Amino acid sequence: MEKHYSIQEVSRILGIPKDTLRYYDRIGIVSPSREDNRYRRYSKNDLIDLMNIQIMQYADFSLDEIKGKFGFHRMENVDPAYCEEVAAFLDAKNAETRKKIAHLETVSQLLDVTTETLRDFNHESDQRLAEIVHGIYRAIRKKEAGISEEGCHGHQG
Amino acid sequence: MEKHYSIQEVSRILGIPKDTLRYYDRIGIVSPSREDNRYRRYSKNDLIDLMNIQIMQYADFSLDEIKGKFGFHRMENVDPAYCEEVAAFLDAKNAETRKKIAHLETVSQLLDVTTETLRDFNHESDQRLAEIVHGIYRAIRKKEAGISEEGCHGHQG
DNA sequence: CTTGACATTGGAGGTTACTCCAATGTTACT
DNA sequence: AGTAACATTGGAGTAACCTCCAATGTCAAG
Repeated sequence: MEKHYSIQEVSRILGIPKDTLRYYDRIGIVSPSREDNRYRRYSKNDLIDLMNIQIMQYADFSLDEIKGKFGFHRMENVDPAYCEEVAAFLDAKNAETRKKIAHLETVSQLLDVTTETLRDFNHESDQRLAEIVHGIYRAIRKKEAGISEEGCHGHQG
Repeated sequence: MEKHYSIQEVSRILGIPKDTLRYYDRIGIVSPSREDNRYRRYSKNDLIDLMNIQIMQYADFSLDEIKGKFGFHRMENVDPAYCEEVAAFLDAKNAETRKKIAHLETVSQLLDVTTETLRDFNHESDQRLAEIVHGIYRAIRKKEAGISEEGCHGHQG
């Protein structure tokens, strides 16, 4: 017979708070079977689900996405069509991820140039800063009206 | 005399919903002066503040951080000590940003290798996937107990 | 003078993923 | 039987950033 785990054991093993495990049960993400006294009884597969959930959260999947898309540990799902469906989903997520990376790289550049400009003002870094800021405005909104950029990065006047 | 803008104008010019502008006023982020009828009356400096806020939000600053740290367009603040304080703050933000980038790069790699494994199963990609997943578990928690990794990425017996 | 488009306010609701609480039940130990 | 340490539930609260609403006020045009 397979070993089963109490909520406390699972919490300790995986480092997930008990309240969070109960919450996952409530919203139907991982709903373990129950003992006669209604205590939760986590199977090994439940633990595997929870570990996969940790990985997926690390990868910025929402609980809704996780709830909808996965049942990895179950062998029935090694059907090629299903695999391809999941793969396509992951591809989309990856495209999103790369966009975020590109965004953060712009941010990092912005912060770099801003600190440089703050520490040692010179026309060259000011120039670069203005360009980055301009690019960001373009990114923020396609349609842009009036108002000059004068002073937007802090040192007109 | 300087031009002033109604809430509607500001909303159109900057693409910020009117409710959001009122919200910013409420929480003290940008509180324009008022006309006799209590209508908000945005100055050019208010607009510059709002533009800076857009940039800072793009750079993942919270409204609290924004509220606490900035007053860029005001010339009084071009005091070197203040500049250095802000620069240090931005440095910290940048370190955080680079961490996020590193995180997302791991995620992207994970997604790449997972889709590869899903589409064309082979020992080599499976191996790499296992390593990445393992690394993520290490990142998720320093202390780890029991439970083998068997099947964690979806294709044990 | 009415209509429409604008403005004001306080307060409620939405999202996501928890996190905490109180009231209560169960199990094990002494 | 009493106590500790576990479990259960429903429901409320949190954080961040809006977003929407109803009741009401203001203003310009026809």
